[in-house]
Parts: sequence; structure tokens; C-alpha cells
Amino acid sequence: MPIRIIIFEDNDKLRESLAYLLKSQPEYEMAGDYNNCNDAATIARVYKPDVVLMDIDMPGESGINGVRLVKEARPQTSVIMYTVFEDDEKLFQCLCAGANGYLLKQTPPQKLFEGIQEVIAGGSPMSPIIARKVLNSFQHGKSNKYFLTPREIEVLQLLIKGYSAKMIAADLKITFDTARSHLKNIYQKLHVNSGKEAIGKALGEHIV
Amino acid sequence: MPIRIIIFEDNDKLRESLAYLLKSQPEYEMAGDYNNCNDAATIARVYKPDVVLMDIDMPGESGINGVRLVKEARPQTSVIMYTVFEDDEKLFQCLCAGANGYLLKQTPPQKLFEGIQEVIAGGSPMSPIIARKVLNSFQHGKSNKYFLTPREIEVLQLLIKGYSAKMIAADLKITFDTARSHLKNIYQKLHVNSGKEAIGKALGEHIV
DNA sequence: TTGCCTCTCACTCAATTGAGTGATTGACTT
DNA sequence: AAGTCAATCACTCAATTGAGTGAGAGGCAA
Repeated sequence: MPIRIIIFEDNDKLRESLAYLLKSQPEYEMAGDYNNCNDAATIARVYKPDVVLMDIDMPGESGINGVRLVKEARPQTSVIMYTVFEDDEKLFQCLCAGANGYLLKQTPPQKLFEGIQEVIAGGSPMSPIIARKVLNSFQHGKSNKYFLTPREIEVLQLLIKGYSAKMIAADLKITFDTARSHLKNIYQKLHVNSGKEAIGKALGEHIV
Repeated sequence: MPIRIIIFEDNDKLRESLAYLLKSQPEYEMAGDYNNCNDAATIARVYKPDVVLMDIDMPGESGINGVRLVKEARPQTSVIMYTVFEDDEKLFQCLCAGANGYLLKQTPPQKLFEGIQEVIAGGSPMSPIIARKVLNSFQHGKSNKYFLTPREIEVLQLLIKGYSAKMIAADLKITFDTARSHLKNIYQKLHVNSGKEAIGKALGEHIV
């Protein structure tokens, strides 16, 4: 029995060549391909795919939400992210949304096929870089979702204690500007625009 | 059997006249009077007072710590704070340290005598203003130790969400300056010097 | 009525902060 | 050898912030 596959990918060329590639293999059955995932829930319910290949960046609903839609509509469907992003934040959001695999678009076709087999077999195909990031996120005791560096975590901890940039610099024996530099990087990673927001997020999400 | 009393009060004049006043009543026995409470623990253990009158502002150990020392050394001794402060923060610290009563120095002598009788009878003499504050601190659901006004709590909640003064003003439909005014008052009450510290304290102590 | 408190608003000033940009060093990978 | 990344430092600029001070309106209580 062939593996039923659906593709969500807004790049027409890529989507079509992927579909062609899969159709050319007897063990796969293309159940549909779409350039957006606005109706992902319905599609999943109607066509009952075994595997969904999901891009992240699409007009309308993002692929991240697409994962959620598919998994809510049909949990037994395996969703593999297939994207150019190795962005830490997006990666984690996809995993939280229930993605079963995460392959970068640089993945050669035969590896993609292997990934599909792997996910069907109950595995979680991941590009090496991704796998590394995922493991790293666990080996730290905390939930370092935002991939802060050790130094940044130190700085964040001091920030939470209410320290000013100047105090942080003194405490860590680094320059005022370096401390501010770390702070700026932290804000970027946490997706916030001020120390206050950073503290709120850090304490709220148990980052430290 | 007379009530054994010890006084800790750094103002010599006040301390001596208090001692004189108490000694003149047959039902009281002055077991000692001190201008500091550095040896409060030892004194309590040795002289086994029934009641301690404790000032707050003293050189060396503060009266707040004095309460702790006495109560740890001899829990059955009743400690009555006798002070000019109706400061919210100090009040709460004293209560947390185990004070059994809190009388303002404006209390007339006969009320002081009543307070001593009351604390011996297992009561908790408090000047009216103090009693009010204590009750108020409980009627709010949270642990509003710092006696923030309702408006200030609103502002603090927004601050914790990472809002800037400008955003808080917009949200509450008040002026930028008013928002900043509230923030300044909050910082004073929380004993902090910045929004970041305030957030840390508020989240850490479950104020909101 | 007087006094106290809350909430409101305003103005100033110095300091801190967020942002943008860029550069250097050393460690580790490829 | 080239590339990546963490960590360091520097400089600018506009905006925000903390502080200090003052003041008016309304509510509530002694």
C-alpha cells in the first residue's frame, strides 16, 4: 500500500517538482499539493494523508500554524517540516506545534525519501544541524528555547535581579558596552524590545 | 504576680520615664531597660520577661531584628512595638518578625497599660491606624504587603507585561506623566529604583 | 471643616536605555 | 585555509526613564 502524501509549499516550481519526484516512485501516492495551508484541517480530514510535507513561509496561515491544524484534525498523520529555516525560534515553535520531522531544503532527494520512510516507521527525521540543536536544548537543565549562550544566560540572570547595564558590567568584569551588547542580543533572541519585557518573558517561561 | 517588663528604647529620656511610670504601678516589675537590642536574645533568656516594649529605630541592631531575637530566644515573651513609625513597610516587617502588638508613641500611658494587659491576655494591642492597615492588608486577595493602591496594582500589572510608561498611559487612558507618577510611587513602596527591579520583586514575592 | 489619601497632571534634568553599526579576538569546524 | 560563532569593545543618536518638585480635584473620615 503506497504512502499517501500531501505537500504544502508556496513555491510553485519546488512544489511541482517535489510532487513529480514523489509520483515517480511507486511506493508514494500524491494525495494533493497546495500553495497555502488555510484549509489544512479540512484537507487532512478528507484525504487522510500518511505524511504531510510542510513549508514554513507561506501566504495566509504560516506553516507553523499549519502543523497545528493538521495534527488537530488528524493526529495520526505525520508532519515533516521542509524548509530553508534553521531559525531557532521557528524550529522550536514547529516542534511545539507537533511536527514529527524537520528537514532543511538543502536535503538531497534520497534523504528526503529516507525521511518519509523514517517518519512512517515512527521515527523523527531531522537534518543534522537541527538534530544537534534539539539535543542541545535538552541537555541544559532549563528550557533554553531561545538558544541563549552561557554568557547571555548569566547576563539575563543579573538582569532579572534588577541590575542595570552598568551593574551587570561591573559584576561580570566586562565593559559597559559589552554588557549592553549582550543585552541587545538577548532581546533579539527573546523577541522583545526592552529589559522589562525580557524579565517578564524569562520569568514567565522559566527560561532561567 | 507582677508582669515582668523589659524596654528597648534608645531615647534615654523616654526610656527612663517609661520605666519610672511602669515601676510606679505595683502590677508591673521592670526587669531592665536598654538603649539597644544587640544582646536582646541573651537578655530575654536571662530575665524571662513577660512583655518587651521595643522601639524600632535604634543604633546597632534594629528593633525589627530585635523582635526576631527575642522571639527566637523566648517565644512565650510578648513583644509590643512602641514606635513613632506608621511606616507600612516597617510595620509589616515587625509583624513578620513576630511582634505581638504595635503601639504608636502617641499612645497615652493608660492605653499603653491596657495594651500590656491585653497582650498578656493573649491579645494584640494595636493603635487604631495600625489595626486598620493590618486588616486592609488581608482583605485584598493577594499579598499586598506594600500597600499599593488599586490603581498602582493596575499599573504594576501592566509594567510586568513589559509595557513602557507610554503604553501604560495609553492602556489606562491617563497621561504619560500620570503613569510615570504612579510608577514612581510604586518604586518607592516596593523599595526599588527601577522598573526592572519592581518586576523582579513583584513576580518573586507574588505581589500581583 | 479640616485633614488625609488617591488619582490626576506638569515641568525639569541627568542618566540610562534601545538601536544601529562595526570591529577584533580566539575557539572550533570544515 | 576559510568559515562560523561566542565574546569582547566602541561610538552614535534618539528615546525612555528615574528623581525631584509641585499642585489641583474628589472622596472619606474625624
